[in-house]
Amino acid sequence: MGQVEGGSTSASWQPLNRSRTYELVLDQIEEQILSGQLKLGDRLPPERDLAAMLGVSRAAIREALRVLEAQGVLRRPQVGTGPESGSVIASMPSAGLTKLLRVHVALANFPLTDVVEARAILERASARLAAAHATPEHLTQMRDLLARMSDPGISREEFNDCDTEFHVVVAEAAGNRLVADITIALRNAMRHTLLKALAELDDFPATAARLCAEHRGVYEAIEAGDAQAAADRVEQHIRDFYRTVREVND
Amino acid sequence: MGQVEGGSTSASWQPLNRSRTYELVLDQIEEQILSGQLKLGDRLPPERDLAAMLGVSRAAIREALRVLEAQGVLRRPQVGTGPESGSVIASMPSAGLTKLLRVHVALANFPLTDVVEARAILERASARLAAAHATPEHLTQMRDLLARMSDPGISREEFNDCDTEFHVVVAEAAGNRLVADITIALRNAMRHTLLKALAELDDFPATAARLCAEHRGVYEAIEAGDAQAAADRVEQHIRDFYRTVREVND
DNA sequence: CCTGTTGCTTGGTCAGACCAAGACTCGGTT
DNA sequence: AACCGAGTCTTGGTCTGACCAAGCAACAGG
Repeated sequence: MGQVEGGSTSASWQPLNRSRTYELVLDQIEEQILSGQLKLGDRLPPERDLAAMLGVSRAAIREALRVLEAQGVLRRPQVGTGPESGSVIASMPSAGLTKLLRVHVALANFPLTDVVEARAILERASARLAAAHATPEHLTQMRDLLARMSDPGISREEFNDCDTEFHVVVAEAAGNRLVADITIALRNAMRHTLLKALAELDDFPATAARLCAEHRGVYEAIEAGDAQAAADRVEQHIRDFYRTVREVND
Repeated sequence: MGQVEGGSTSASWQPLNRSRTYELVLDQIEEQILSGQLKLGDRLPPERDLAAMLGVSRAAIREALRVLEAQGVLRRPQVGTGPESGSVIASMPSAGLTKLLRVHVALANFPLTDVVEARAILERASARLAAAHATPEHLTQMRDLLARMSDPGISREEFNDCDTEFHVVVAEAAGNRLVADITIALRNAMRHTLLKALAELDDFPATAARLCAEHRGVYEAIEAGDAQAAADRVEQHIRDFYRTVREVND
């Protein structure tokens, strides 16, 4: 980052490392995507053909395809012949984002406070937009999730998943796919941390009830179209939640 | 996304596709990172040893390592023996993020308006925080970039790179690594689009002068510690800029 | 016409080989 | 004893060729 990439952001050229074959393959495929020659749903040629066309080994092709797969750009539905065989250009950005953020959070490159701050920023904005744009379907989804979270017998894991899903629905109601995907990825990246914190809570039912009430407050503000209240409440909720998490972890 | 992963966010299990060897390798390595056994700067065993330890072929190991490399988790400084040989756990989240976002933006999963909105949200918050936390070093960097952008003979490419760098410095001045990296990635992902737009401008010097003035306004607000003005000006600047881009592209 | 078998396509995986770059070792030279 | 150079070892980079399993397709037999 700062030390490694900071300089290259403006005007330092790549140190000409580009020798690895798989990177050249990757570049070619990405170029086709960038230029629009490869669109969503298109099928890539078979690995063997691709290898022959580019004059490299299948291993090099496979390494490039793995990367695209990890980025959520490629899907491998099945092997063999048929219309659904081979590699297909897909679109699963949040899957790739989630994996990437999770490992980097684990590496402690992104301290918890940064993640909290980022969530507060993004979800504040989402809540504000959701108050203006939420459809009845979104509101129904939120109500369903609230109902499930209110069940006293709910497990911690299911509670956490409903919590996540609620925030995702808010982000989707805001109508911005990118922000929603980043929100999903951030929340998923924290899943283990949060579950561990929930597991160590002394009084889970009380905390669950509190979180539930906070969610309900957010929902009511969105339903009422009160953007300011929705934004304030969701930010407060996120900061409160992580205060609890920190207390447990210390 | 919605259709593919939406359901899996809460309570749908993976369809048990997990059979590919390289995914198992990936899981093992990620688990070691998640559990803290592998930390930043640690070296991985040689590929051949890893293959022997896990009982798989070297190809499988290599595919897993490629993925980690693309995520910015692994660095391959050099081959051969010596203290710097082999794969090293690194930390270049924005590199991985940039590649991921760029290709997904190209696939039109993220429309331009979503990216603009996301940038407005994030950079508004960054500017606000920067007004409170910016160090003299950050301010000096911003001044230098402003000076370079004000040069009438500057090329469009260099202008764009300075523009990007300015926004990155603001994000870094805000003190949130994660938000800064997402900002960098978003800006880098748009690099080609923006350059194309700049190239087609009828009156580049006039636009450059206007953008320069807007940047200066942001800088002055941050230097003065005026969080509200900094936030408003940066948001206005981003929205103005993309209005210009859209006009050119249509 | 229906059905079962056979073969082809395609990704998944492995084994083994060679190369290049850089570090290490060790003996010969000054 | 200090220095230097050739050979060796390690390690990633790459390729070749092979086999497997799954599924479609075409053909042959009833």
